[in-house]
Amino acid sequence: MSTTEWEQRLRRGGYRITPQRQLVLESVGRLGHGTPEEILAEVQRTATGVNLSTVYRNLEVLEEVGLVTHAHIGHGAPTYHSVDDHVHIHLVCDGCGLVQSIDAGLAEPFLDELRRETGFVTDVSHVALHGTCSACSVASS
Amino acid sequence: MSTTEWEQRLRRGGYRITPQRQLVLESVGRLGHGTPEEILAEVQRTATGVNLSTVYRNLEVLEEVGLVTHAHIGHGAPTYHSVDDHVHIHLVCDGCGLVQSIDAGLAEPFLDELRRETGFVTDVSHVALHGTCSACSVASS
DNA sequence: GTATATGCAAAGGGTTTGCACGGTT
DNA sequence: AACCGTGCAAACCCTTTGCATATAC
Repeated sequence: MSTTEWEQRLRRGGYRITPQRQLVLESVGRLGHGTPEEILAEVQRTATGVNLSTVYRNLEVLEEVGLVTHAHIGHGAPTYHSVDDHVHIHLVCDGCGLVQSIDAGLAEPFLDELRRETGFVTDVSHVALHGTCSACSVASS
Repeated sequence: MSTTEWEQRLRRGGYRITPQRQLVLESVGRLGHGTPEEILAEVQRTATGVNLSTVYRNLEVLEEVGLVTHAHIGHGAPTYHSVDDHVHIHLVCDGCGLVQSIDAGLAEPFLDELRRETGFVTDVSHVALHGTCSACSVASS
């Protein structure tokens, strides 16, 4: 993404360029992924005065113009990340809490069939799949 | 499920049989599915004095002994249902909010492969898949 | 009789909102 | 100058917890 593409995306959406907006976007990129609280902490390394509600509002705006996305991994706060990260599915073990990432391509045949049968286009990275990891499966058998 | 199997399940888990417990279980069965608030409302049709926290505590107990399960459908409260209902996957359209149910069998090949490759046993009904329904796909193209 | 379950009220995490002020355009 | 964005505080939804009382065993 070029240095000013993010600015253009915001302007095209009718939004203004503000230091907070830029800091939130940069923090997400630097962290790789993070909850709103974690992103705030990263932002505050540069600008202490920034408020949590500003982070929330800006994550929403940045998501609307396609600069970030979020995924629900555990039961708590969602995780935000830059759009240019590669797409993966999260697997959460309900036994031990382990979170694994797998390539989203593994789900393609299933999602293609789903689309053929129902017309539903799935964003498989948006929510984690829950279940039992191999270690916990062994332990409980 | 026989008339007293639920009692035995609770006792085997070291739990007591209380009117509240019974009412919560029956309400879930009668509703088919519902949030804790909705279940409370159903319970209160019979017993006004029952408290929300009691519903939460009992849903947890009933889930532990395998009498109910819950699924996360929207962004709000989870939905509880009896274990004897047939397993289905929920599809939530992020465009219009439509919720569809599909048979969980459709995901079997994918989940089998996932299990073979990673050892992860997925409870596919636990969280809804998000995406775009056919109507919204057409509308945005 | 004793441990568990309940009701109530308070606190908790995560998120949104109303409002006045300040900054971008 | 007009409007959008911000900080702050309060409110919000959903859920959990501490405590005294009541109840199943």
